[in-house]
This record gives sequence, C-alpha cells and structure tokens, in this order.
Amino acid sequence: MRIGRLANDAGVGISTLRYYERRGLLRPVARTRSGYREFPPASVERIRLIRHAQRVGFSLEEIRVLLSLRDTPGVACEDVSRAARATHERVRERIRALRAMERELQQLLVACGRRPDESLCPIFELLSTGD
Amino acid sequence: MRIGRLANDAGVGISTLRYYERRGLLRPVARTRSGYREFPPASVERIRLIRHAQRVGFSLEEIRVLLSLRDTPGVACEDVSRAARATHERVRERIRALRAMERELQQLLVACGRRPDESLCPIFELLSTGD
DNA sequence: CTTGACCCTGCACCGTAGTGCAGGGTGCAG
DNA sequence: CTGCACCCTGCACTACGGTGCAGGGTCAAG
Repeated sequence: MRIGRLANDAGVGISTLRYYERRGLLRPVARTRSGYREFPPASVERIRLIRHAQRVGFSLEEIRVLLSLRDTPGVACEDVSRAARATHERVRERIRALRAMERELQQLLVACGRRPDESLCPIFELLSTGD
Repeated sequence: MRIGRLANDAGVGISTLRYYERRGLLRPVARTRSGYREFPPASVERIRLIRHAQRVGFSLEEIRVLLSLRDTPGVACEDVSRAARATHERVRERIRALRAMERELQQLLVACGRRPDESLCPIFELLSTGD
C-alpha cells in the first residue's frame, strides 16, 4: 500500500509518516520504480502501536528504542520491561509534580475566596512570597 | 539596577529577562543615555512571582495576563481567581490523563512479569491491540 | 492527451521557554 | 589609554512532535 492509504488506515497525516521514517520509527521501505513507498499491510499495526504507546506516555525516542528492540531477534523481554519501567517512573514523577502544583493552586483559590473584595488579590501576595 | 544585577538577584539568565520583556511579562523600562535598561528594585519581586507562578503550573501567557490584571487599577479579585481556576482545571486534567497512562503502564509491566521468558515481549501485543 | 489525484524531496514554520552568539557600544579601574 | 566587565540588538538554535508548502514527477480515467 502507498503512503496515503496507510495514513488513512492508521489515522495519521502523510507528513507524520515521513517524519516517523526520518526519526527511525519506520524502517525505510521498498520503493516502486517511480520512487513511491510501498508499505506492507503490517505497517498499519506498527503505526497504531506507535500512537498507542504515545498515549501511554512514551516519547517518540523511547518508542524508537522499543521498536528497535522488537526488530532485533533474540532480545530479552527484560530489556523491554526495563524501558517500560523507566517510562513508568517518569510518568509517576510528573504526577507527583502536578499534584504539588494542584495543592498550591487550591490554596491560592482558598485565599482569594476569603478576601474577595480587596483591590489587590491575595493571590499575588502568595505568588510573590512563596519560596 | 541594571539587567545583570537583576538577573543575579532574581536567579535567572539575562537573556531570559529580555525574553520576558519581549513576551510582555516585563513592561519596557527606563533606559540610561547609553541605552542600558534601568530596573526598579521591585522588579526582583516581579521576576520571583513569575518563576513561582511557573512552578505552580501557569504558562508564561497566563502569567502575562495575570500581571496585566495586577497592573490595571481597579481590577476585581474575581478576574484573577477566574484565571487561577482555569489553570487549576488544566492541572487537574493533566493529572487525570497521566493517571490513566500510569495505570496502563502498570498493566503492561504486570503482563511482562507474567511471561518473562517469551521471545516476543507481551508488552508489544498489548500496545498493538489496546486502543 | 489532458485532468486530477496522488506521490517525491527539501525546506520552512508552529508553539513553548528559553539559550547562545556575533558584532558592536559603554563604564570604570589602573 | 588600555583592558575588562558589562550592556545593546538581531538572529539562529535547542528539544518535541509535527504541519505545510513549493516545485516537481507519476498514474489512471475519460
């Protein structure tokens, strides 16, 4: 199948597919005499794997590494799960940071609610003073 | 005070301050005859407010709006807290999304742990099929 | 044979939040 | 007067994940 069909079937843009190829997520594929890329049907699955892994929190670089592991015969499951654990830890760390933000915003909003008629909102004072 | 002193006192880079000016977070300030910026001492506080607000989860654009509210006489606390609520909601939404990612990664890792000696890691199957 | 849909490459651009550098001018101490 | 630290502007560049366009070539239907 050609690139337009693949893009359509996998639900991504054509430019995105060429970008994935440049980034090493898709191996350079066979070309027709006139230079058109000819993708095997399995590429649809590969694109969907990429999109799904992105939603799960993997960066394109992490996905590139995972796919190169998959493309290498005899690679241990261990290597794959080590990469997944690293991503998992990164996601957990982002959650911790965001929760700290959330708590602080909550405090700002509470402060604002307590003094709603002041001309200078207490939010500014809290933002200036805190660490 | 000149820009180097301000950068030092506030703990940011000189280029960052000029960038904040371009982005409208710092209003254009008085210049000496030779064109050097002359900041009032209160600018240190303003920069610290910006950095703190960033850590709390505000984007520079959101901070720009907040500061322009503060710089406008007679603006209601309400307008400020509306902006803070919007940011709060954005942060909560990001937490929800990350928690979904975290749960899914957890499942991938559990699956991998159950079949550690397969040549094709079950993580790939889960990434291909799930949507 | 022409039209339109599709494909190719290379390049520039989006937003976010800066960082760095070239090439010049200024301020002050010794 | 020289040397050095500091300042100015404008521009290019980083990472991330794409998106869009110009200027060509190709393929199939009518």
